[in-house]
Amino acid sequence: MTTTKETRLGAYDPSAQEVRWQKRWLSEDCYAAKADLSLPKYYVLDMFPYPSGAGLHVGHPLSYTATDILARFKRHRGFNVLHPMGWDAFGLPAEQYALKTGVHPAKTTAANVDNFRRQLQALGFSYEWGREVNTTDPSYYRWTQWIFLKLFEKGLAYQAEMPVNWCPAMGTVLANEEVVDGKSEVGGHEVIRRPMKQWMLKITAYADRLLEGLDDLAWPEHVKDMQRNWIGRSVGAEIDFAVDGVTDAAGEPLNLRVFTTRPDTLFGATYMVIAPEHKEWERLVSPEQRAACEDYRAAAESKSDLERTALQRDKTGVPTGRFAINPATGERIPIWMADYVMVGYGTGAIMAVPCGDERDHEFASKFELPIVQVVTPTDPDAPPAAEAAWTGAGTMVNSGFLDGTSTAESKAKMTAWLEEHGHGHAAVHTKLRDWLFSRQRYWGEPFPLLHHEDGSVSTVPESELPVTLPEVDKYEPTGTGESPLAVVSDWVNTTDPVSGEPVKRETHTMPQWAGSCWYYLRYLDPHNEQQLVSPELEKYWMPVDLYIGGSEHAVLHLLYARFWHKVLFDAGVVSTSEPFGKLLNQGMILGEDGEKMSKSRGNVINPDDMVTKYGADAFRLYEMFMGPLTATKPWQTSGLNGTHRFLARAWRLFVNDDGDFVVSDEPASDTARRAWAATLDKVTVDTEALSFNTAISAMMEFVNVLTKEGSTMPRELAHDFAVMLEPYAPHLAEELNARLGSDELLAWQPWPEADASLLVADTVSVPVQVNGKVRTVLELPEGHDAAALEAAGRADAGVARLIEQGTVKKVVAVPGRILNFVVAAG
RNA sequence: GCCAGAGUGGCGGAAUCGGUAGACGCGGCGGAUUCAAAAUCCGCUUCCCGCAAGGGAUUGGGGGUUCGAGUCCCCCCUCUGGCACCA
Repeated sequence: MTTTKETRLGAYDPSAQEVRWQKRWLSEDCYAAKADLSLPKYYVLDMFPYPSGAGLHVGHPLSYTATDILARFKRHRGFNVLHPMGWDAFGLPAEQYALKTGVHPAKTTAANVDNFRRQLQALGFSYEWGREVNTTDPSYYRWTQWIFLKLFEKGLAYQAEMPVNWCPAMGTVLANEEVVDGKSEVGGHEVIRRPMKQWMLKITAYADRLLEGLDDLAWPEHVKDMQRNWIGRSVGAEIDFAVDGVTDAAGEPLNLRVFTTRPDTLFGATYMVIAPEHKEWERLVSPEQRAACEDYRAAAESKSDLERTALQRDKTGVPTGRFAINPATGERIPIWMADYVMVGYGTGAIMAVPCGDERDHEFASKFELPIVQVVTPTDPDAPPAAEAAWTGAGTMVNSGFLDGTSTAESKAKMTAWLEEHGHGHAAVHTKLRDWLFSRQRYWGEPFPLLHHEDGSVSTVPESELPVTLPEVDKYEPTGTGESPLAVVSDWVNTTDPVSGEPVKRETHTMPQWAGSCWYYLRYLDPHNEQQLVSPELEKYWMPVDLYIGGSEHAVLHLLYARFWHKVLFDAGVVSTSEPFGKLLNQGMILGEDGEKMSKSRGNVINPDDMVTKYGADAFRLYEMFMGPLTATKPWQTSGLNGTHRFLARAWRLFVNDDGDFVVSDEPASDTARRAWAATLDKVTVDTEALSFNTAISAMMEFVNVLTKEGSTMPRELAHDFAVMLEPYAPHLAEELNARLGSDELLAWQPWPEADASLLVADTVSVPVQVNGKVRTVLELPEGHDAAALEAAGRADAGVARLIEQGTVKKVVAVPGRILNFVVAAG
């Protein structure tokens, strides 16, 4: 029994140590950023989570561990590090829970936040908890409302009648995020479009700047591409087509305006198409075709978005009975109504050029409309225009004054011609639409807006902020599509602080994106009651140096935040035009079965269980050791055995069988010193490069070298080893540091430097090939020359035997790298 | 369909200014220790042939460049993510 006891005494047991250090870190607030603004700064940020009732899953700590390692590493490297955490706590789950149980969302949220914080602290993350923010805290959303006032003042917020997602079965409006494939995410009920007065933010006014700003960002290319794609900037021309025999409301001849990116192909426009929802459809339809068009409009309206796009590729349409004049050819061409033209893009109408556009070609083929070739393709093997559209470049034909001109040149020429003759002008359109900013929800930021009896809208003065959410008895939707706030008459009916008149409050609330648009700024100065952030602190800390989060936010959150940031920049609140410098998306962690983790599959891993069984340090190491941060990879709990064993072996280098802490005062062996230098060098480089998996494997190799030597840790390396380990396994490192006799916590202790002289080996091994196949490996002194290398190769018996079987045609000798004999048979 | 990324042992992955493929770890097998088990320690572990020495094959598939290709070029296949009639 004694042996068992002894083994247990010396064994690595993280459970007690880890909790002890977590308490100490909290009580000493040792990770707080320094007030000294002359130090070099490093702002490392996680996308803050929505504190769900389910708690953390293993995907959260993946990126949190990565940023924690960086934060800890940078502290050792002499940076003043800001590493905060907070909560994106408005949102639907808490409200839906309130609907079911009557528990106020604030209560649910507070409980979930406590649980999340506890879980994060149990993993030993070095967040500065004194800066914690919560988007649902009135002292926080006061500033969200304040930013809205800025948007409103600048004319970037406006009201418009917009379709919303109305779910008749649930009697409520749903957010876009709650609608999946045209059905409600919860319950799978049908969702229809219904117009309602909404608050919009004019993000389109910033489209060009949001696009240009991407160029200089150190972001993954695919994220930038997604944003570029989302903004979807197209350069072309708007062209007016006179509608034959139709006048507008003012009695003038009616023009049908289209947008095209291919003005060069105007001579090939053989028909036109208007979207079913086109504003002027009534004038553009002949009396004979009116019934058919009305039917078509009704059919289009009932189709879901999905049917109209992905699944319904087969083109449909009806002729309007009207004709327009092609300004280039002077010909009468028919106007059709078809749902392959979208009302929300461009002018809601197109000129159709079947020879140069696949969709137009398909439509023209189906309805037997003329196809006129106006471009000779650059590819001589391209099928004829009657068979397929050619969307590429070429030389113009059948195009009057453009004949013989290239596509690029023709675009400019035609645009100039249009302007000269008053038929059109150059134009730019984007796919990006203005941001629908209001939600018919309780659990969100109230708008600081007052509706007057005359229909005008005024803002709540800054001094009256925040406009807080009222207590309500019921969270049930009103059934009219209005927010639950609409029935709280005490709150809705108030007095205008400026005029003293009775006014009504806006009852819609802001979407969840609002609070997350600027939280990174509040961390800089979270308790400032006078300002959103002090200019001095903002100038010092911004921009964020490293921002890590899920790729699901590649467009929306990151685009909205950039938009608000630019507005704040214009308002002089911030000093940088972009908020986030380097951005990274962590990969997804799949379940052990290789499938996405989900409750229904039953493959969800709870970090708490892992910490209980293996310890927080082993858990952190495993998450980082699984593979590159950005890769998607499956979880394997057995993998934690490996990182736990590594920590146990490291611990055993300091602790003998009796459980005594002992380091060796003997000088370290040459092998140990060299191994240490190589390890420290690699860990330094790899950590800086966020290549955590290879840094960990280097540390493992080092511990294996010492273990194999059978030595205890040499004192000359012991403390430096603890510092190197700290970013990765902070609890064990702190324990080692303390037992080595230090009273100072590791947090800000300097990073050790590798002895460069030990990084150079005396000898190098050089592989010897015969005809490209490795036959042996030579151990040669560092700095040998090509002749010595070749001689050594020829001296090798095995190599010599192979060489003698033929004639040496060539010798490739690269000292220190390779020796290759090219031998011809015979 | 378009855009982006990726295909390497039983598994996670390592190695890309072209130069020893499979570091490190999991799992597995064998051994030590133990009354026994767990834990720990030592050894082996890409595949095929061979008692061995050794030989052959091998980085999704097929071509090519090169003394030499996981890495560069061309064609193809598969997977993942995003967009999806945006004129």
